[in-house]
Amino acid sequence: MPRDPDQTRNLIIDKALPIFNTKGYAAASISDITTATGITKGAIYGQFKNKDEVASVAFEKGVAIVTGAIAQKVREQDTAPKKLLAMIDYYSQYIKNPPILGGCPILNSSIEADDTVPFLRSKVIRSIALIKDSLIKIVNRGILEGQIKKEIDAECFAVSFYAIIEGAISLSRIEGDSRSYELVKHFLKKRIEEIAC
Amino acid sequence: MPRDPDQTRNLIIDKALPIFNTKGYAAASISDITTATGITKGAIYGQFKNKDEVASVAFEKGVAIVTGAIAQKVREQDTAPKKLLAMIDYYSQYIKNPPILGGCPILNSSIEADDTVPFLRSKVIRSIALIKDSLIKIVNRGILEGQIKKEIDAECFAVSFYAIIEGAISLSRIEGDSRSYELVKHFLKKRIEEIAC
DNA sequence: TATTTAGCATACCGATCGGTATATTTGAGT
DNA sequence: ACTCAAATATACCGATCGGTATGCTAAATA
Repeated sequence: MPRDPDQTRNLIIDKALPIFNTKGYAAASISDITTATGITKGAIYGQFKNKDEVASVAFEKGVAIVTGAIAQKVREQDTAPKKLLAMIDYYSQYIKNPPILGGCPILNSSIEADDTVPFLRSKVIRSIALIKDSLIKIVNRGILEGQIKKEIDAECFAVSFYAIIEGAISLSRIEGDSRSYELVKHFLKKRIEEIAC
Repeated sequence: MPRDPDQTRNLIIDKALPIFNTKGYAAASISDITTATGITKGAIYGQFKNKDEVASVAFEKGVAIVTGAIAQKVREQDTAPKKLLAMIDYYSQYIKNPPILGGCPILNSSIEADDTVPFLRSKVIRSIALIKDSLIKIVNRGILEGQIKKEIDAECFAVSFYAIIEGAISLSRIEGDSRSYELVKHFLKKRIEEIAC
C-alpha cells in the first residue's frame, strides 16, 4: 500500500470541510478540492466513492470538531449554569475566531439539507438530537443537584437555548458583526440567572 | 409590445421563488425555471439580464410576502405583547402551512449569502435590519404606553426574539416536525409575560 | 392590410460539472 | 533487484451549466 492512503484521506477531508462549509454542498465542486489539496481527481475517487461520501465524512468531521470542543468546555465546569455559560462563551469565540471556516456546519447543512441533499439530512438530525439531549441532561442534572429551579421544563429550555444560539450565529455571520450575538449572549445570561437557584 | 411582458415577468418570479427557496441559489438552475414555467430561456433572458437578477427579484418578492403578512398581523393587535404574540403565531402557521415552499427566504439566503452570493448579502442584511427595527419600535412603544416594563432593553429583546424564532424554524424544518417550534413558542410566551406590566 | 418591432422560441456556445477508464508510479514482499 | 498490487495521475466521457445569437411570431401603428 504505497503513499499512505490514510494521510491522503485526511488531507482531502481537512481541505474539503471548509470548502463545503463556506460554499455549500451544491456549489462546492470536486475541482475545488483538487486545487485546494493538490491531489488529483483520481486519488479522491480512489478514497471516496462519490462527492456525497466526501461531503458526508467532511460533515462528520465538522460536527466532531464542534461537539468535541463544546464537550470539553462543558466538562471543565461543575455546575449546570456554568456549563451553559461555557457553551455560550464557546460560540462567542467561534464567531470571532472560527475553528471551521464558514460558520456552524450543523446550521449550514441544516438549511441546505432540509429540502435537497437527503443523504445529509439524517446526519444533521442526529447531530442536533445529540446536542439537544446533552443540554437536557445538563439542565436535569442541575435540577437534581439543586443548581436550577425544579419547575423548569428542561426540554423547553434546552431547545430554546440551542435555537437562539444558532439564530444568533446566523445573524452575526450575515451581518459580519458579533454585535447581535453579544446581545443574545446578554439575554441568555439573564435567563440563566433566572433559572438558577 | 406583444404578449404582456409584465405577466411573463411575474410568472417567472412566482415560479422561481419557491425553486430558489428550496434548492438554494447555487443548486437552482435556469432550466428548473423553464420547466416550471413552460417559458423558454430566451424569454427569461429577455426579462432579466442574468440569473443573479432573477434570484434578486425573487428574493425581494419572498421578503415582501413574509414581511407584508407579519405587518398585517401586527397591525391587527393594539398592544406590544399582543403584537409579539401575533408574530409568534404567524411563524407557527408558517411552518404548518408555508406560504413559500422551502422555509424562510431570509434565513435561507442568510446562510448561503454569508460567504458566497455577494449580490444577495446586502439585501438580506437590509431585510433583517428592517425586521429588527420594527421589533424594537414595538417594544419601545410598548414601554411608552405602559404595556412593557421600562427596564427592558428593547434591542436586546428584539434581536433575541428574532434569533430564537429563526433558529426554531430551522430546527423544525430539518426535523420535519413542528415540536421544536412549539417548545420555543412556549418559552417565548413566558418571556413576553415576564416583560409585560 | 402592410409594416414594424417588441417578445419569445430555437439552436447553439464554451466552460464546468460528477464520474470513469486507463496509464503510471510507488513501495512492500520476495 | 524484481515483482506485483495498491495508490495516484492523466485523459476523457456525457450531461448540464449560464449565457447568447438568431430566427420566428404576434400585436400595435399607420
